[in-house]
Order: sequence, then structure tokens, then C-alpha cells
Amino acid sequence: MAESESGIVDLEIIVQGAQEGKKQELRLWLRMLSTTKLISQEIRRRLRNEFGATLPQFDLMAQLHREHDGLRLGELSKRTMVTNGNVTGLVERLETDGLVLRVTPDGDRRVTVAKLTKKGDEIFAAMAAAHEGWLRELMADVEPTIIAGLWKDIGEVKSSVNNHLSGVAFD
Amino acid sequence: MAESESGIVDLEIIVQGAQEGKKQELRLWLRMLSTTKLISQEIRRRLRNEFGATLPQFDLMAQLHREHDGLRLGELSKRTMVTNGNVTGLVERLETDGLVLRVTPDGDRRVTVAKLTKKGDEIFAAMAAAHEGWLRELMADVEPTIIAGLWKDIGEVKSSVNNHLSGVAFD
DNA sequence: GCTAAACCTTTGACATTTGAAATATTGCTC
DNA sequence: GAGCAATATTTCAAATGTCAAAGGTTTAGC
Repeated sequence: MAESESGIVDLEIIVQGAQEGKKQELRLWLRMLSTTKLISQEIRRRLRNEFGATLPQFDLMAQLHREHDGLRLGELSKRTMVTNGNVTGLVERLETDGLVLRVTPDGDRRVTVAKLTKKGDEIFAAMAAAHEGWLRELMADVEPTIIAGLWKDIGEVKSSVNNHLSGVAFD
Repeated sequence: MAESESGIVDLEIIVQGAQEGKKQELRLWLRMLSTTKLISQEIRRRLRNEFGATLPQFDLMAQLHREHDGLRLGELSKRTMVTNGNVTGLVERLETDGLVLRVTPDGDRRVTVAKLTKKGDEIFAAMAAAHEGWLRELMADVEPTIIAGLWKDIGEVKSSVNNHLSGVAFD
């Protein structure tokens, strides 16, 4: 079919490749960004209304939840992708609320280790269960196949980005 | 092949569907979030180093760039997904730098319209070009087919989320 | 015309965010 | 063991972010 029209289709592909194809990455990025913002805002609102917690606090507690012995603040910083200075304030507020405990180990007094308190652990468990349900609910209209595919393909994007970061080592 | 093993494969699918499948949405969300954070941080770093601008400022200017007559602050708030109060400060700072102009139209004195200045327009054009290149660079390892597929599928996620927001009208 | 509802922006209190400088501690080297 | 680089956290200034309340303006209803 294409050959009988002597290359018109090919021409279109080329034109499209030069015009629209160029900005595909930009388009994808804008959509990723707006979708992530949308979900974040909804989760934030629900966390606030139902638990009086913020999203960064939830994130931080999630990391501590899976490490029963606690984490050093620097490690928390890496895992939550939050700057050091930021972790300080976050942990400080959580400690005030009695959800997190700060300990300086004997071996190295530079270090501060944060742990969930019993209360923190219980509250987090409730938040985590709700959180998981919210996501299922928000994505309810998307086929499981698509969700699995997205997880895989976004993984490729993440790898590519990690390989092209400017002037920073990657893990 | 599966049939000659009398349903073992099916069983695995069922088991996996009950165990792992349950948290697929959560897994996808965590990956979306971390990937978006990663890209945001890189873009922010480059915007800062090469243009002395911030990401929210860039976002806001991008909206103004495509509306030559300017936008009301409330409209800017919707498009950038930033709260009203935040837009006020953002525009204020950009005005101080001479990139944006604030005007109150004669018809309705409740309204403030923000426009790019000539300087703002020129600077934005340079930033936008660089920005587009950065994204191509960061996603360079991802096949165009996958990028197009992601754009489409993330669109489905966005629609689903919009259909399940709690207590808010959607556009 | 007066009043009340609706609309748009700003303000204020507080939390989060980054980047850079400051602080404290440890480990290494000579 | 004195000095110095490396490590880990805190502090600081400036920007961004939310939410709720307050401020003007406009529009409708009467």
C-alpha cells in the first residue's frame, strides 16, 4: 500500500519524526510531572485529613518501618531523596510528636540514628494500609497489564536518567 | 507447554495475582515518584547552574509564554498546580527580576494579570530550548516506541486518578 | 440602591525544600 | 600525638508549598 503511493507514507513518518518526535521526551516528562503532582496532592490531602500527617513524614517513616534497628540520618537522606538539612527538621518534628526516637551510638558520636517508637510504628501501620488502598482506588480504571508494563518501562527511564546525570556518582 | 504440565503455570499466575498483584499500584507509584524526583532534581540543578532560575519559576514562565496576553493569577494557579498564595509570591519575585509584569485590567479590579516582559520572553526561550535538550539527553537510552507508549499509558493513569479524586471537581 | 453571595488575590502561620557554610567527630599520616 | 582530610549532622537564608482567614470587587436579588 505504501509502496504503490511512492513513498508518501514514509515522507509523513519522516516529517513527523522531525517535528513531533523531537519533543516526545518533553511531552512524556510534562505528563509524568503533572500526574505525579496530581497523585501527590491527593495523597497529601488524605494523609492530612485522616491522620494529620504530611507526605514527607510518611515517606520517612516508611523507611524506618522496614529497618527495625533504625537508620542514620545520612542514610535516610539518600533513601528519601531529601537533603541532609531537611532530614534534620523532619526527624525533629516527628520526635516532638513522639513518633520517632533519636539515638547517638557509642561507637561514633558523629552519627545520629533515628528509630520509630512503638507509637510511631503503630500509627505508620495504619497509614500504610490506608495508603495502599488509596493507590488501588486511584488507579482502579487502569488494567493490571498496563500497570505492570508501566512499572517496567518507567524503570528503563530511571536507568537512562541515572546514566546521564551531570557530574554526580550514581548508585 | 503449559497444558502438558497440567495447570502449574496457571496456578503460579493465580498465586502471584493474589500476592504480588495486590501491591502493583503501590509499586508503580513508588517508582513514578522516585523517577520524577530524580529528574526534577537534575533539571533543577541545571536550571540553577546555567540560568540562575528555579523550577517553579520556569514552570510559571512556560505557561505565560504560550499566552501572549498574559494570564490571571487564578488561572496560573490551576495550570501550574500551585496554590493561589504561592503564585502571589512566585510572580512577585519574577516581577522583581524584571521577567514578569503585573497588570490590573480596567474591567475588573479584582483581577491581576501576569505577562512575560520582553526580557522574560527572551530568557525563557533560551531556557526552554536547553530544557528540551536535557530531557532528550536524560532519556536517550529509552526507545522512542517505549516513550510513546509511556505517554499514552500514563495518560490512562491520570484519567483514572482524576475520576477517583475525593470531593473535588475535576476539569 | 442595598445587601448578600460569589469571586479573586493577598496575607499569615507553618512545613518542606535546596544549597552552602558551620560544627563536631573520627581516622589517618607523619 | 599534632595536624589534617574525611565523614556526619546541624544551621542558615531564601524559595516553595499548603491551608485557612482576611481583603477588596463585582454581581445578583430584592
